[in-house]
Amino acid sequence: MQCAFGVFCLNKDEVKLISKHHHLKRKEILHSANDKFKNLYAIQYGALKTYETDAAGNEVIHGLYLKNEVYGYEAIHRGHHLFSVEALSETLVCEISYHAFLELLRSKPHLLERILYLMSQQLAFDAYLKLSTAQQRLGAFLLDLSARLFITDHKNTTELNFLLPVTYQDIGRYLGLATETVSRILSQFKKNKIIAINNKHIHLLQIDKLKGIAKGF
Amino acid sequence: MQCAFGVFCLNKDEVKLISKHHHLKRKEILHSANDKFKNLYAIQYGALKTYETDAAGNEVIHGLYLKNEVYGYEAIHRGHHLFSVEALSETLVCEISYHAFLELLRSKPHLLERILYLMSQQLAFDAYLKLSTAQQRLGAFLLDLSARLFITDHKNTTELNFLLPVTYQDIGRYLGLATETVSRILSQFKKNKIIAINNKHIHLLQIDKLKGIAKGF
DNA sequence: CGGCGGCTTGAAAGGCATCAACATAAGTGG
DNA sequence: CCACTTATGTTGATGCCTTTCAAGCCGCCG
Repeated sequence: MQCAFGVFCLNKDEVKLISKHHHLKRKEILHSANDKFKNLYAIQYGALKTYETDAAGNEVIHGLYLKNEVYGYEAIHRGHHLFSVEALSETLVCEISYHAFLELLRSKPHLLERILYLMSQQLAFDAYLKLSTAQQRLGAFLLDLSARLFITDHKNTTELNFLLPVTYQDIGRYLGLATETVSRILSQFKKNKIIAINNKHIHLLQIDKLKGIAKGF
Repeated sequence: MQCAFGVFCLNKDEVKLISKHHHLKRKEILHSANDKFKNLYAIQYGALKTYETDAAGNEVIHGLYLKNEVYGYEAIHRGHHLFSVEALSETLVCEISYHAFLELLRSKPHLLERILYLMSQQLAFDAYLKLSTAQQRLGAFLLDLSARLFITDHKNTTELNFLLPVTYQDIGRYLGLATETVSRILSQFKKNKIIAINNKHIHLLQIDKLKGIAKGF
């Protein structure tokens, strides 16, 4: 069985890593904030969001995890999870005991580099959240999605065509924008023929222009 | 010699890890963006910032690294550094070859958990950058600094008293605020007796109120 | 002591949030 | 499978927070 760890699961005797599978429906919760950290989760298909609710009762999304990505590393140092995690669509995740994960890593040192690679990747992921304008962040967000979906899912996706795995509301909650702003700016991109949208289907028509927008031109 | 890796450097035969020391003066550069990734860096004293310059020529700070922290993980997956790195004050860093680092980790599996712990910590660090208002981000920033400096440096620091390692300009560039906004809000905190400032010396007078502000009350 | 970088304070402009009302899509139950 | 209900997306008007521009002050280093 293939999974987000790649090398991990291709090897027969390593499949025992996976202690359990979770089938989640949209809006179903994988675990809550403050739950004890015991497992990592590899997403087979679907997507997850981590979120918390602030003092005003507003949801703030801290991370998005897509097909073939791994969620859970950020809880290692606390021993418990910081956020709640919810499925954004029909989602299948493999549960991997952190304990078994450590064991395996010790017994197969060649996997170490792979794991450091994956964690390093996550450290750099949301760099674009620092961009200042709504246009920049949304542009960078689309490019990020496109790349992440393309890397791991060549079947239904190209670098230019993909299905939005999140609602505008969630995009807003992730990027720190109002839903209305997301809608307005996406409409504007559409009007300028930079992207095409119908329903959740996104087509990046002028990827260079989009990159320019993300960079602040 | 003690360093950010803790367990690493306390053990004599592991000191060979450190290939070199760098003495940096304020504004001196450790390496530039796109330089090849070869080493991790443990900060003995001082502080570093990672930054890039956007299309408009404005500097954007992506990370702040303080005394006893380790910088470099985020470049592992690319093979080259994403950002330039500059010293914020007189700074001493230990250079650790990533190659030697991997070797050591393989030969001393008990260090694995420690490293995963440290990397996990960094994944959670800048969660507060998502906060929406300037007050919230600045409040959270002060609390974060206070905690990070306190953990690793009980000598000149308490949880409530510390020296600002950065200029207001850099705070702004890190939090995504104009320098003037940083100044204004800090003045406001001061007027409300939530903090005291003289020069770079910060005193958190009402840490609970500050936590409240960070949470959005 | 002079000069420069860093900080402060005011006034004006702009981007985004908020509120509101509506349109459309999706999901549910009969 | 249709009718209803709820969730999601659209569009406009208003206000606020933060940026920007400008000018002056302060503290530090040579």
